[in-house]
Amino acid sequence: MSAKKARKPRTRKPPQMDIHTVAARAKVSIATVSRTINRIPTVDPAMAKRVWKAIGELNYFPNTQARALVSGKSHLLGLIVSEITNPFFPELIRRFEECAVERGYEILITSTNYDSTRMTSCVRRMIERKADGVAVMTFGIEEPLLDQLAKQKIPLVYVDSRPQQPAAMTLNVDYRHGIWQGVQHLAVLGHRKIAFISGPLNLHTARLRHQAFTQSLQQIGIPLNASWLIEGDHTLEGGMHAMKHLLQSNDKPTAILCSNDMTAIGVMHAAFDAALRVPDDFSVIGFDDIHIAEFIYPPLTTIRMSCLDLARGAVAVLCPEAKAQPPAAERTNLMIPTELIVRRTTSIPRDTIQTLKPLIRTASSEP
Amino acid sequence: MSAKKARKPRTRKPPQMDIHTVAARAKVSIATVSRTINRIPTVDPAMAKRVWKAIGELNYFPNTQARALVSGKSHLLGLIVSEITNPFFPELIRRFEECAVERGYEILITSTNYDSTRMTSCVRRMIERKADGVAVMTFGIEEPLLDQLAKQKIPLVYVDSRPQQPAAMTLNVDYRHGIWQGVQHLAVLGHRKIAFISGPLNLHTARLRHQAFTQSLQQIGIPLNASWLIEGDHTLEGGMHAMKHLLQSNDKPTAILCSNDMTAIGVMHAAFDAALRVPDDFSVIGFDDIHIAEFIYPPLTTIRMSCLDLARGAVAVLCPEAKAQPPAAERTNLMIPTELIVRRTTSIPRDTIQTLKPLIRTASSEP
DNA sequence: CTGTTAGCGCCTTCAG
DNA sequence: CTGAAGGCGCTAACAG
Repeated sequence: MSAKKARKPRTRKPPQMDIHTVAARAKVSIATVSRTINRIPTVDPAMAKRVWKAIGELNYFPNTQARALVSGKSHLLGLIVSEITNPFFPELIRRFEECAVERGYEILITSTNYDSTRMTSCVRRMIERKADGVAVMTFGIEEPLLDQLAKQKIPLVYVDSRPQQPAAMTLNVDYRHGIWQGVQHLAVLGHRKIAFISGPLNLHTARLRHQAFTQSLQQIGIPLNASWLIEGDHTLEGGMHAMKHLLQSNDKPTAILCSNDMTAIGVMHAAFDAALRVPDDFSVIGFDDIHIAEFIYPPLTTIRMSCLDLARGAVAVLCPEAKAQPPAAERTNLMIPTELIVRRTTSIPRDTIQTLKPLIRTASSEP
Repeated sequence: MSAKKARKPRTRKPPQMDIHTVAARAKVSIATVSRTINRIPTVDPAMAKRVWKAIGELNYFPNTQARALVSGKSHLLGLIVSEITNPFFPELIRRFEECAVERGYEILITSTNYDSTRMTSCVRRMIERKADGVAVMTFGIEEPLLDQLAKQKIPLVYVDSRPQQPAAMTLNVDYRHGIWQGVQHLAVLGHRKIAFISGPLNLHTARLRHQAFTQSLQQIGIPLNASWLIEGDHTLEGGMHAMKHLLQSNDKPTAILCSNDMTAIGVMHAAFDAALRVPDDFSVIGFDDIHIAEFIYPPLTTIRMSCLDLARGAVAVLCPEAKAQPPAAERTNLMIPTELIVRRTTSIPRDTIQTLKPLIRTASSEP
């Protein structure tokens, strides 16, 4: 072999930019370049400096694919969401990305769009790209797919634990508390006729919210009217549709609790379409507290779920390097708090005003 | 070498799931497995069937990293956006992903958040992951970074061509037409005092919209009042702030054209805060036509920009396999159409009404 | 039409 | 503390 090249390029390739080029320019071996890049402390500072110089001059970027291949770690975190156009998810994604990038991870986003074929594809793509961990933030996914993921020994996090789940972390949202607060708030205002628009009930998460609602009613002692329990689909259009349905009824509710903000916005839109006013004619409460909720008209009363907590929790669980986690073992389940944010879509029901007005019973129940 | 294993695993590794395992189980060579997976037609159907069977039984998924490494194609398309929480971007991302997945590509999303450090990181990450192409859909990015990308010979697409650009495709949005339509619409209604809230003027795209506005005024023959040209930042909060500023002025406009929908929503919110009504007191027009624009109250008149066109254009340009493209050479520039969508935030200006009813000159303008 | 083999760019023992 | 060399899992020549 001649002096400088042990490698024997069979064909093609113009002078590739790789670790060898850098090594040659810095007059060190590729191993040293590798060590320098990986900040291994046992590298002679002088050499390191030469290497960094060469890297800068050559405009070299390490090839992540190759690193992943040899190290077995892709430094990719998967995130499967339901649909990216529901504003809650971008906010979640943003947080998730922040947390991930902070730890040197890239994120791979896929959305199921509630479509079975797409779900399969989402999972397959995660596996093929060898994600180091996957967060399933979709509000509903087919169970067998999760097994696929588990079978690949890819760390997983879910939102809301499901009946029989393989060994995977789960983040539990405290629906109970949030929805209870919402119902309580309405009850204090005087509402007794409260409707609930759920998500698709074949989704576990939607069922949890639904349960939380019925339980809250019971606890507070408000009778449940089955015809005020409407199944929505977490979309704005679904909310509109549900509201229209509600408006056709003879016995109308005075308040509507929605299982997410988009639904609530749809409800309000339908109300306006029918020349009704919120909150004068109907009180409305959402869920999620998406950014825009505060700025629509009227500003939406809603139950906030911290997507920063969600994101942080998920990433923490997924990244092995999560340092400073002494009590890691028992942290397999995390509770995400919720909180009622009172704005302008809730007020005393119209009936109550009429009833109470003679007594001048002021509405002192403003939180 | 002994009968079955030419490979000599130096150490570790429990029986990995790789192409060799599949080959062994299907009793063929790894080359055949590879060819089968890649659907190369010259494989004996019987063998192919055995291979697929083995793949299914073993739950095998090809390792994308390895394929990328050897083939030189990562099948990753980068998408750099400004901020994922502006609803326009999720809609764009969704389309982009659809188009990309359709062609067998994954997408890598990064957002700059208008932050210089993050921009650098976004570009670096694209290069390190060896994206096969990058779409820069950020409304503003530092030029040197684009050179970085170009230097790596990564195909690029931008939105709106910039002054001196390296060889890269650009998608041009037809701001002229859309904004002209908006101004024209207002003029026809009788508005002569039209304000414009731009994006950050250090961004090229923002400047284009700004220009389109001033030119439209000129064409239509409406005088320009510099104090009605406000610099916003494409956010809801920015819109609120700009509107508050406008409301303090003695000489108030009667209509406000915003350079995106989020700004318009902020403007409306500020108006409501000041007990003003849209469109009675002010007409408002947005830009983008995000999904929610139709459902807020009142529904927003806006200028639609097709993000499907944007996405499709970008992906088409970035994916080599884009078949059926005879006239590819001259398609280096694509015009994205815009369209005025009239809803409920625009009407006849109040002054006009007053003019028509001289006797009922109400003093209802107290912010 | 199938199998063998040489790398893709990098990390990582293992000798010096 | 540095350099040489063997793969990581896969594709793409090249032989058979």
